[in-house]
Amino acid sequence: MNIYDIAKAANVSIATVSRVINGSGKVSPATRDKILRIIQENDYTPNAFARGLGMGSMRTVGILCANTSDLYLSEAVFHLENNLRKSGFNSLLCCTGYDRGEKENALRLMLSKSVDAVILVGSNYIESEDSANDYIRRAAQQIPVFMMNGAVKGENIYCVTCDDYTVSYELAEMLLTTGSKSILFAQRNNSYSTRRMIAGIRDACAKHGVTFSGEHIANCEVGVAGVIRALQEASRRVKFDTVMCFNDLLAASALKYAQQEGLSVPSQLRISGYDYSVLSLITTPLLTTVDNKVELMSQTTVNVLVHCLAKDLLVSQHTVISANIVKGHST
Amino acid sequence: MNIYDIAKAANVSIATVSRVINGSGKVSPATRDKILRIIQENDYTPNAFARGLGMGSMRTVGILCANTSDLYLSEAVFHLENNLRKSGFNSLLCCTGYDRGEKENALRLMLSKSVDAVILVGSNYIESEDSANDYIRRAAQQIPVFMMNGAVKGENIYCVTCDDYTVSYELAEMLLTTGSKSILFAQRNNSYSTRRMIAGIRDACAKHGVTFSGEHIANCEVGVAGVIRALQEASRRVKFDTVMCFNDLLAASALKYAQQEGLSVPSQLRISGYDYSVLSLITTPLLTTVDNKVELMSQTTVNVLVHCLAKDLLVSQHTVISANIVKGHST
DNA sequence: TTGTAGGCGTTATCAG
DNA sequence: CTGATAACGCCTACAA
Repeated sequence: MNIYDIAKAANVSIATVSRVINGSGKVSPATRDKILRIIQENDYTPNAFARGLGMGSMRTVGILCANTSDLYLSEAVFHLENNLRKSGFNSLLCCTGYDRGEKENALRLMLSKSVDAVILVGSNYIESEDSANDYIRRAAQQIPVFMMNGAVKGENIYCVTCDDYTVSYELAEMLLTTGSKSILFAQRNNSYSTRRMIAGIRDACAKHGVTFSGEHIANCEVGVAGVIRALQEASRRVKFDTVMCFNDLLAASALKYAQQEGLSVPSQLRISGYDYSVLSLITTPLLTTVDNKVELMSQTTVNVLVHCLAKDLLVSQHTVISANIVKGHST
Repeated sequence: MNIYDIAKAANVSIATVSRVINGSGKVSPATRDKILRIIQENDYTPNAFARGLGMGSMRTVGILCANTSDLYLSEAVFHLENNLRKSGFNSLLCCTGYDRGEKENALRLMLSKSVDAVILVGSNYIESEDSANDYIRRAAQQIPVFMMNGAVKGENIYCVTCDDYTVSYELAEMLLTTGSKSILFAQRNNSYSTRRMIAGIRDACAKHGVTFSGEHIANCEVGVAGVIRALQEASRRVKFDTVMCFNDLLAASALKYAQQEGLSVPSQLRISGYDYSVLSLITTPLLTTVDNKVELMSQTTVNVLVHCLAKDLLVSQHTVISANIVKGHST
């Protein structure tokens, strides 16, 4: 069943049918109704590929994220997809993992699917040496690239980030002015956000005359055990009474560490998380965490994307959204 | 840059270029190399839409799930996407929410995108009155429909489910034979899995002469507070020393309830979860939960899909995977 | 081994 | 207001 069949049944040309389908051009009410009825009866749907071919777009955007089973990323994907769909875009998902090569492959794959744009979700798409981000710039030569929670400068690249620096600074300062003497930062792997957070903590510590060096950063492997191990190692290296974590999962794991070591939280060890995820609501004590506004960021990203694809000229290349500290009982 | 440009640059016809691209037919090594080189130089990629048009497929499958920010679903989506990609399929994601109408819309939308198949992830796509599932059967007239964690009988519908009944029976029995006198089941909303789990618990209770009626089912609203409220209400209605939960999030919330009511777990209240999610690893005490093999189920679903689309005749319409009890310290 | 030509289903541009 | 017709870019018989 194609447009020719409909046209034949309605005794009109395919052009008229096309006009009715797309609401473009003038069609007499009589023929319009007739065509609509016939379309209904045969429940005909225009062929998406043919449409894509003709118009050069299927209104699809590629969403790349490292891992949808990450709490933060999965929520981001949820909101992105919802907002995109509201704006008439489909979402082609690709979970790339954290490996550099895989990420590049995935991006290339997306491009070959002729998506209208890609969204890189999460701070893992950005390497610290800027030249390593050229693969993103190269992609941006073909289609607009949007980044959520990561920033790279370049033509046709649009970024929405959270002000990790400031909120981390504030959180560290809050901790330092309420009793913390030494802060350890627990991270999983180096990412754009991580670097911003560390910078915030470093500056807050500097201001308060507290040492914060590379020693004060714990690299945790996957799993609760990995976190515990990393903290144990760190404790042999430096003294700390506070652990600021890259996300709530690390913080929840840090609580386990405290428990295992017999340290009471927050009196002997203070712990903070990040992301304001469901985890922060079910631990005991409740986690002090940071609400980095996933939903708002997702929505903003889609807004920018929609405007950009509509050839609006007023689109900001970098939008920064500020985050809030959420006080729990772990600090 | 299209196939004509490449052909011209290589002094061959488009047919030859096409053959090289698809590795079909015989092409002399010399011309093949030349074409390959030119393709490289111009980094040309075949137009996906044109290809789709000609072949009637873009090798894309639609993944429908209620909400990717659900722990279980997000992990399922992750594994599904990965396995699909390995088999050369792209994933078009659609988070439908839990509303019936929205789910139907989303399914229709997917069909209109000419996906090769759809996967309905999670047990929320199935209504208890079977006729309400006709929308799935209707979709299956156009393309194969795969369900993960839900089952509906019908032509062209393939289901992979977890044996929720048996494992729930076993878990309930284990609890009843180790001290539990009365079980409460905490659920969020009625779904396929829920019904299977309840059946298992009901039968185990019956076997052990323990009452388990509608009274013993608590419907929890969203959020920790919602769970606590539901359990409080239930406690006014019936006596229970054990709460079996539909998933780990409910179980973690139930722990909060116990804490708030001053009930120690497991001595005064025993709590079990479901899904073996990261939550079960970070609560205190660790949750007793059920490993329902998300990864294996996802992989199996994709396997069935691939075989089915390859027109293999030996594909089971319903695959059941068994689950394991994971003992924690909450029971 | 290579080339020609028709078909896939739309949209859009012209005439009428 | 409506119709004919040319793109859109690729695949694949069928010919050579």
